[in-house]
Amino acid sequence: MDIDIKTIRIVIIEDDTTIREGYTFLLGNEPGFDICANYASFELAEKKLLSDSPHLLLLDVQLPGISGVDAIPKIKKILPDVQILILTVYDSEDVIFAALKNGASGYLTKNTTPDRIIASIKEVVNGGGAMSTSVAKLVMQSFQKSMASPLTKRETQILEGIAGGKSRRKIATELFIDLETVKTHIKNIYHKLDVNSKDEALKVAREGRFI
Amino acid sequence: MDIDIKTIRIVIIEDDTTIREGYTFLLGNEPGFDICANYASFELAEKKLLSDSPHLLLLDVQLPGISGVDAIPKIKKILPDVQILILTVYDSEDVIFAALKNGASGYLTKNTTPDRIIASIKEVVNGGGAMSTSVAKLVMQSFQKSMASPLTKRETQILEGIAGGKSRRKIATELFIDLETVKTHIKNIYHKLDVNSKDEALKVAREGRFI
DNA sequence: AAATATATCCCCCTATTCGGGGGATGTGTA
DNA sequence: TACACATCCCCCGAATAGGGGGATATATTT
Repeated sequence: MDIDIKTIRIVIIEDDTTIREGYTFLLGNEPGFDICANYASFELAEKKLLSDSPHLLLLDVQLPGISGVDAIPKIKKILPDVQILILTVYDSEDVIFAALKNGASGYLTKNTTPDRIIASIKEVVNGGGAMSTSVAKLVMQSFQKSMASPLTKRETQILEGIAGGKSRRKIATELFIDLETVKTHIKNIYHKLDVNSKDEALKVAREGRFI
Repeated sequence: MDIDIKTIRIVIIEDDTTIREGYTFLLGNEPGFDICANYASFELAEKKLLSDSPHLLLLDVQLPGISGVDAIPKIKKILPDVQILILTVYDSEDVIFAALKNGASGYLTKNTTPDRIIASIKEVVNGGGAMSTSVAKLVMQSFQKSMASPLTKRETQILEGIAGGKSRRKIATELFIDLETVKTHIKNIYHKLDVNSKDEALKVAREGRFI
């Protein structure tokens, strides 16, 4: 469970000077941590990342120029094996999911305690994931769905089939019912959701978390 | 950031007697924690849950009879506001995602330290989420995708549109390109993936994690 | 007992989408 | 100079989507 790298090389990209210096000092004093460099923007870091060759990169989301989220794929291109830990005040669902999709190894909000940050860095370097409790909450909520859906079980089932890009005929086959039955259900779904197309139905259903 | 409930009432459902008693002792000694009861299966707990009225439920996955994952919705029906923290040796992707979908507030693997368990309980009761690092890793991997995709960026973009159930025309409109261009891309995608239908293409692409 | 919700199936119709075939053009990159 | 990529054009037939009108049987609720 302990790190098998002697020293964890860390680069910090954070535009706020106070925070950047704060983290540099804080983490630099941690045994086994080596802050190779810190930068105020991705553009400033870009050419030097390769020679810095960090194991882990602490990245802010709100950066001047290219955003932290958009910087992730560019960083991965330069350093394919670097672990990226997002450390930011932004905890909007979109930003978090975008960061995770782009390949972030962790997402910490800035109310995280120094101890937890240090622990998270070690966890990430050891191949684990790291999330703030607020982020974990959002992620778990994204897995949950429905509640008070106006749709019946069968209707939900069929709408989920549609959401999966399946044709009515395919849905009919998979559910062992007639195509006409599927059509009727879809008509009822459209009426209940007050829409008149596949796309609208999916939009409404997703917003209401029926599916 | 501190709990505003005087005492956290906890129920433990875990079939292994040693582990169950261990947690009961361990958590029972924590100030502010009250272990109302512990049970070896969901069936044994079922009728007593209401009178126990716990704030949080520690749940094992592998239980005799009904599994922990399947028990979640039943528990939520009895106690809609209870927080459920999964504490188990099982860290398979399917089980984890099923638990989260069913409404678990946290998922801890059993190598979690007592300190971390206690911290997680407090976090969950305070409305946060809790995940082991290994679980967080899996969750984040599920957000990431692709690698060595035979598809170009544009082709991937279009295939993702198809995966979203969008029509070719809608994709064309959204990407500000002609319908014919979309058709050409789709033809190229089918050739690259060696398929000849939407469904096959999606199947292959999902298996290869292109999308 | 009557009303309602749910699920199943049937007919009609038109407009759109899908899959496959053939091509062309411009822009980059190797 | 090739080659990959992205864009656009034509042809065709079969399938799908959307909307209209119904019917029937089983539950559940009132």
